[in-house]
Amino acid sequence: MLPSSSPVPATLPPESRLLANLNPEQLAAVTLPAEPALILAGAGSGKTRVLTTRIAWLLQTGQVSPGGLMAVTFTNKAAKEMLTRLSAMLPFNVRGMWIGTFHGLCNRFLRAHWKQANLPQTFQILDAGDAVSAVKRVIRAMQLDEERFVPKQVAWFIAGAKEDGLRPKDIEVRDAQTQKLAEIYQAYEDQCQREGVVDFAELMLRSFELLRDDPHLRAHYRARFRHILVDEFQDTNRLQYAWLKMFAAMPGERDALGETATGALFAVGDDDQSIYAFRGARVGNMADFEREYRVRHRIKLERNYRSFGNILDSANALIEHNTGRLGKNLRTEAGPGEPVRVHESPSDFAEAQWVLEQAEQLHRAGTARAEIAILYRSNAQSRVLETALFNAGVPYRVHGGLRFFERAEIKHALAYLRLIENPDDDTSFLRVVNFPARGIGARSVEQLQDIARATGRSLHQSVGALGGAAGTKMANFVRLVAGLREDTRGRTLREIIERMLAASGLLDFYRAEREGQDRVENLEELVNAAESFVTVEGFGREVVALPVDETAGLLPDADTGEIISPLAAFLTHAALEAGDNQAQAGQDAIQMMTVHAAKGLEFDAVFITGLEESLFPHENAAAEPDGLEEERRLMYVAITRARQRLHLSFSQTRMLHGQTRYHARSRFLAELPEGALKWLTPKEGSFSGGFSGGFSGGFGGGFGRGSSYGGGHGGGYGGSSGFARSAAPAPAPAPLPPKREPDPSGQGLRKGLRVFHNKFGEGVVLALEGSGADARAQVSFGRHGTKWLALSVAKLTPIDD
DNA sequence: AAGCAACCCCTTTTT
DNA sequence: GGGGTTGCTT
Repeated sequence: MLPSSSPVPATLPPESRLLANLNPEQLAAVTLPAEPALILAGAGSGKTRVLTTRIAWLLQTGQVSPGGLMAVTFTNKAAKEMLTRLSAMLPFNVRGMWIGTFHGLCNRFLRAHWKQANLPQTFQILDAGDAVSAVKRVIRAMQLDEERFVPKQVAWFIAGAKEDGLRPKDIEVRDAQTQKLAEIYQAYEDQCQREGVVDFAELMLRSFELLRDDPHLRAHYRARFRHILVDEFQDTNRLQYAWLKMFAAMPGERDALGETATGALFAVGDDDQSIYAFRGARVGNMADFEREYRVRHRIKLERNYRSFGNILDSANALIEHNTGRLGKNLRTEAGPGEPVRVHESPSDFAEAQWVLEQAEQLHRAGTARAEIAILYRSNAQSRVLETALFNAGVPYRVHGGLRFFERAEIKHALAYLRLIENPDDDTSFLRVVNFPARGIGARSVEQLQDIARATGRSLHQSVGALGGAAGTKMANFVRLVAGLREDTRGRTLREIIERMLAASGLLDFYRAEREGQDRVENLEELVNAAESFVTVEGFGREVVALPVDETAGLLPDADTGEIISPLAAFLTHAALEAGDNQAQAGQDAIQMMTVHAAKGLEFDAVFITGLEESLFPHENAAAEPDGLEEERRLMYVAITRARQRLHLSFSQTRMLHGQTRYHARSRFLAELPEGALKWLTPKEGSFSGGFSGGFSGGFGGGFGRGSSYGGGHGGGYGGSSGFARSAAPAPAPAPLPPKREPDPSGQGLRKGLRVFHNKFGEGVVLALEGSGADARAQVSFGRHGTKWLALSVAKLTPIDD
């Protein structure tokens, strides 16, 4: 038995309205037959629109039911965006659909098949930081040198191996070092298994292996998902592509149910925007896909609705310098627009000052600050820029850095919650066993770990064997967690968290701390997050735009139909979506971020700073041709973020690692078309030859030397501003989803009825909610407790009294 | 257990 | 240069 699909809705918008305003290429892509297809979607070409419209069109024309398609993205944001747009296009709840991130969908899959995947039902997800601490524990337990086996690097190695589909036994042992690494990997795997936790890569690998090794399960899913749509396909790694292959049969492939129709894998991507090779992404997957699936439909989306001509000309000319491209050229009907402005500064400090002044000038001329982005290659560059903005009192927002669920106080709180769910989660146990301080020293913890190691049990299970005063304190801690578990059973998420915060002493601890105000506020924010989570989650409520992974946790178990607890769902959410990083979101502030972080975003005005050799392209990447090409793609991504105005900036000197460094201007500047540029400082600058001579005279003097240099088109302000934006595709007006009458009596159930469940035995129906595929019943089973069951899966037989 | 000095790193990193 | 962590000292 498997999760079933939702019914097809009664009313849909007419096909003509769905397809209106698509350009010919977009239309062709949207209406392709159910066959493998590769869409080369240039920056700003309406990629998301094609994806969502295709989904809507497939549903509208009855080619597929909502449960029969899957759409995969990389980020929660992209998945959310897709769901939001879809719910505006379709008159029904998109919630049950398999639309989400790779990891979110894997989680959903493993929650439904936890037994077959050899996982505990309450398995927890380790984020990157958790994984490093877990690796560290393994290395210590093996008494290895942490200098030689740096936990972070080992964690990277393990993740890399998993993303290549390799288990410890598959690691090719070339030397003593890899031998040991494979051993650590094995021990780490054992530890995770023992503790009931999985890391990000494990989510993927475990679900891939389950499908690979179970032909019937694979056949089931292949028969179910008639259409599989993938966003940002150029960023997929080996494992992700292999995972997709499990869901979409290749031409001529047979499976347990006989010959399968070739899976309609609809891949959307842009090889020119592949910027994650360093993390294992494999652009080659695009070519492999075309070959292996004998792709007959390849469509290029080259019409750009975002940027003016000069900006696109720059992007096109730059990327021409790369080899082995699939070939694509962006074009626009928006006219050339403003020239791309290039500026040289004597120092990074002066550069920051210039950017600040230009940005503020734009703001005074009417551009919202939130529509101005300052981009840089590496995070270290943000500080001098931040300082300039801060001193000028200009509001700004730095993207990246610590995110909500990664904050220490939040991780502590989550650790308590995870222990409530799964006491064997040793990572969480160690995090909070002595936090807030309970007089449990490091030595006692080590003793406990020794016992646990010797007996092969979790720390929590080993506490009883620890004697002495330390043993008593530990036992108190275990009792605290157990008490919380008892105390919070059946309570709302809000109550659970509030009780935990009080009973654990976390809140008191931070209240007493001098600098703890922010942390207290964050903990309060956690309660709020839980509250809104529940509201969105709320059984039976209409939901229009729904955060993706939040649905995942509530999928019913494949065997019993049991729905996991809101707490478990919340913990999954916390692990899979780290949350945003800034409280000041919403304010009109200048946006600052790395180029990587800017991918997928767009702004009226963009500043690309630090365009210097060894910075951008970065010195570590420039050595290899592949590295240089990726840097160039990175520059391409940066350029194509701009709608109306683009500023390129570089500096003669820069403080780096505590030293003043002198860099030549980036080679990328020379790869841009002269006609699209306007040099605000002399193109052949007085310092371009190096850093000798009248260097000091350059400070300050090089400033505001006016715009009379260079030349090309002037172009004038105003007039055309806003054009690019209004020409961009807008989502169709949102028809409100019709309210559906709850019909929970699908199985002839009613409140108070006594029922029988194959696994849980006799029970009494306490409540009924939702309808159709969403219908749920709350049943009290006595010995097995009270459970929410999905009626589409759970078999409940009424018992006559 | 807290506070401070010493030490280390320093590209990007969606999940 | 600076931020974060570690470990030593009180």
